[in-house]
Amino acid sequence: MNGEFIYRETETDTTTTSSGGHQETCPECESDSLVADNVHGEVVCDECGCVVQTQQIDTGPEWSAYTHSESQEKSRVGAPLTRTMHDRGLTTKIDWKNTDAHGKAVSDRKRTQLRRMRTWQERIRTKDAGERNLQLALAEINRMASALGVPRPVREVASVVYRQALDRDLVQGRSIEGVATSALYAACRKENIPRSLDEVADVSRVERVEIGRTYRYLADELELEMRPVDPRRYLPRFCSELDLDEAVQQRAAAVLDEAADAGLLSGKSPTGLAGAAIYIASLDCNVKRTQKEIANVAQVTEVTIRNRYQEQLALVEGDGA
DNA sequence: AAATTAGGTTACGCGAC
DNA sequence: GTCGCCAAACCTAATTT
Repeated sequence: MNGEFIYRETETDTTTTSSGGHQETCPECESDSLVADNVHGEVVCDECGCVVQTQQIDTGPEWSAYTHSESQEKSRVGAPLTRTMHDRGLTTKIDWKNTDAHGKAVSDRKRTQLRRMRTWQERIRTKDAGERNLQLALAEINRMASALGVPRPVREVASVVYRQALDRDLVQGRSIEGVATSALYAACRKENIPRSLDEVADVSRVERVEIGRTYRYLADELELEMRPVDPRRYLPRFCSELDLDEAVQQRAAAVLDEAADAGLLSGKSPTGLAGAAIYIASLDCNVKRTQKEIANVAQVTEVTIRNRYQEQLALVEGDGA
């Protein structure tokens, strides 16, 4: 039995008292529908509303858990776990044979009962497998998110994406880590806290190409509707890494705006575009950084910076700035 | 440092099977 | 589903300005 179930009846929940309690019927109306209110510590009669017993002990946990992993972490009860078994020894198996412990055939009534039990047991077991899978993935997502320094909301989104993938059986045949990484990458883009595929790959245990593949697959199947990253999103981070002030950043954003109007952004790597814009801006503002320096933080080559830079420069000069 | 050039690599979309 | 191919973007590396 999983300890979780015990805690489901706390907080605002009201549940009927167990038969082991002191009082089973209401002294006023003789009704037996007594209800324990664990929040207020009272036992009340559901029929007439009178309070039968006060100072009830709240048998629920003194902590609150909002997620599955949290409750796993905080709970101090439950069966001992072992990682050596695929289900950590928690679930029950029900044999398929319709015989009792002595090998005798069982009655029809028992047979249907057994069938129902098997069905539900299977449902519970597989659901649990999903939960375990999820826990692994979430741990991995958290680790990578920390390494990348992305804020909490991104992790939340990544978790949601992963859950969806799990629900729709998209993880089958793929590594948990691969899907987890892809979910995180997708979450970054969705939340507009862009990290390039390379950066994500650096903190992942999965190859870059697989992340890309899985990501596309997820985006497709889950209809995540991902649009290309706006290069402007990279400006704050890059500028800060290059020790450039706000003015340069604004100038770079203006350059990118123009480039966007001219339809220059399509198909190019956003980091390269951002880098080139920063290069132009740094020249404009007399705080020049070399192409090499910029190429470094943007994680593209100088050549790419150069190419984008030439394109964008033609624009900016073109309208006589 | 920046520009130019050449040649290699990669992921992507597409159609054929 | 995957195989083969193509075109575009990028990369590496060498050379010149």
